[in-house]
Amino acid sequence: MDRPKALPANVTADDVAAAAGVSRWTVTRAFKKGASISPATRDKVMRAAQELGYVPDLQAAGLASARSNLVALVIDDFANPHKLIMLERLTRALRSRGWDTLLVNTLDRDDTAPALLNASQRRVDATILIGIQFDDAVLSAAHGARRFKKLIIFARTSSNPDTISIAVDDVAATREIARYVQDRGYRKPLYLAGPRTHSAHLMRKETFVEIWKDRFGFEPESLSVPAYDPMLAERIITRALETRHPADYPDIIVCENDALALGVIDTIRHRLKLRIPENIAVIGFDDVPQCESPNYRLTSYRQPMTEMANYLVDVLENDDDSLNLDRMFEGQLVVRESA
Amino acid sequence: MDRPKALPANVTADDVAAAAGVSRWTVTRAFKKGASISPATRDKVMRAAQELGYVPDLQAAGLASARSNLVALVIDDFANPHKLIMLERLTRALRSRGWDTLLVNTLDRDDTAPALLNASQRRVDATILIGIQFDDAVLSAAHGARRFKKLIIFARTSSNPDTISIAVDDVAATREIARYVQDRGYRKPLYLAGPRTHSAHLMRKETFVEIWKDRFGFEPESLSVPAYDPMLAERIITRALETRHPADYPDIIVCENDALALGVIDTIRHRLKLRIPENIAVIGFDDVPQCESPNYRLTSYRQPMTEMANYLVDVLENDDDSLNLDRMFEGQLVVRESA
DNA sequence: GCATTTTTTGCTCCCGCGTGCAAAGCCGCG
DNA sequence: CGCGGCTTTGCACGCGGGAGCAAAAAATGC
Repeated sequence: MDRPKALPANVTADDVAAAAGVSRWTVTRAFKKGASISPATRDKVMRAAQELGYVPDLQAAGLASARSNLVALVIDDFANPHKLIMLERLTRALRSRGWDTLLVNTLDRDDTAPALLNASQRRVDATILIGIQFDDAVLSAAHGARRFKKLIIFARTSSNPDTISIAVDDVAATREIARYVQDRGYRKPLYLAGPRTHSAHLMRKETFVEIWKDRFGFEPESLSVPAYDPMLAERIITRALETRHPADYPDIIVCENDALALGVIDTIRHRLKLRIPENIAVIGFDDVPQCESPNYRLTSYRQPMTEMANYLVDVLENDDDSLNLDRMFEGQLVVRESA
Repeated sequence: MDRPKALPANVTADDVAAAAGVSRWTVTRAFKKGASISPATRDKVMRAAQELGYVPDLQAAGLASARSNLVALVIDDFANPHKLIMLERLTRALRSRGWDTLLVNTLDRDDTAPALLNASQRRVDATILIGIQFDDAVLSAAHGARRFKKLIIFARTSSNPDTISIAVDDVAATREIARYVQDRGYRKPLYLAGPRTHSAHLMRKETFVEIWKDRFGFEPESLSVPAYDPMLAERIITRALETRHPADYPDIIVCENDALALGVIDTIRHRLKLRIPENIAVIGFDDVPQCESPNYRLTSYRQPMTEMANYLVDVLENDDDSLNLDRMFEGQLVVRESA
């Protein structure tokens, strides 16, 4: 099959209009569902468009109208395998409902604000911070940037009134985890948390500590890793436990997420030469695919990603500013052999 | 700190021009490096822009000019952890050099062509197929779509003359791997390949088989997994080996990539209850971060991702169509304990 | 000091399409 | 056949900015 004759250059709505014998605006209408146009003409137009290989130019459309059907996904941490899942679910939900995604990698710690500005230059309808480390300064910078219709914090709770937060209910989740830990008879938990540097970190650790204290009267031990990276978790846990007397080992390590938990499992098994869960049990959060592998069999808390992603698109399609669109989801604890 | 007074709505170049006392086009020039403008005026303009919070609208710029500085990244397989690395390196290289990235998830097997069309609607300057399964029909569909300046196949070789392929030299890499396997004394390799359905699959397996045959006079055993997914690799390997007599085990399993290799390691250890590398060794490809973990210690072939990503941006910035921009990179075998 | 270059600035036209409204077409009914 | 009411189609204007050339300003030479 040979190449379509030369380049048909750019076929525009005008060309289609000429071919179909209608005006350019009728062509526009044919492509816009819900527009006032007779079935007969729409048909005629579509046929002509097909013939010429015409598709509307979304850049131009975005420029002309108030919506671009484009969102920015701002992401800052590629060491966490859960990010891949989030990206998959989000891009799937978005694209299947007509939205395009701009992927913005914040290059380093101080790049969040420039990244947001960058996104705004593309007239995005919304900016989604996906599990990102941000602080209020960043948020307000974001809000200052022009054309920020919506700022959505995905998979992380935020109480900032200018943002929409779509996340799992961390308190409920942590409560469920704590109950499970207690019910299974663990009494010396170690909580391994992620970075605590920003104001917007997850509150899972704090919640866990509090629950435990309420119930048993003492604060469980806890550690924090400067990034959600299995390698770092390894280092921190090794350092904390290698010189410790076995009697002082925790009986379970509760991790803020799976990225940490996977590193912890490797450490327990290969550095400390201990067994899971017999010597030390491990519990994670996110239920990444690796949890299922025969190597990890990690007990973890699953977030309803698909549901959350779909709700996010609902939010995008909502135009009523007066509504509070924040929403918390319930996930479920998936029990496997690690705890 | 209070909100910037109301919304400054959209600050346009006209506003800045008025504020700076110059014409709109001078404002444009101030923002375009290499433009003919006196330092003094540029300064004046930039100050005014700063004041008003002006940033050029890239959509509008893209519409007006021939370039959009936007590329589409088309991706179809989120089960492979290497994808996350690629996304990171690519978005980093792109953004730091002024390019924005549209992330397009091909929703299913038949969605590649629609996905490409979708991308073309945003006037992208190039479309990058990142490790994707495609066939020539898809490529020609892509080429038929309007406004396809460049079609780049990243991390996969293609001989299609309409595309630019940026990848590691699979033949050289496979040769190096084969030599290593031979030198370490392995004599019963099993090659575990990925999907063979499309015309554009990796030729690593074929190369390996051929080399081995040349050298030893027999074709090594090989299997193929329908997708680069550790879980599937597990299933296939389990099925192939669980009923086999230990004497008939391969002494090494060479995998087309790490996604498969990780699954293979888990299988050997947890399903077959064997040791790595004593009973069966494993070798992968890509050198994903997990290779480094004490659990896997996977010997793997590292692709120079950063270099490749940077070269990709070079390609984007090149305007000379007459050049053949295909390029193959050399990686290196990273030896660890798995083989 | 004046003519000639060279640099800087302004401007016309256009990119491809959407909004909102006015004009045209269609229908039924008296 | 004519009229009101509804549906369908056409159009002026604008979205924000770029290319390329013409006009203005500054620099240079003698």
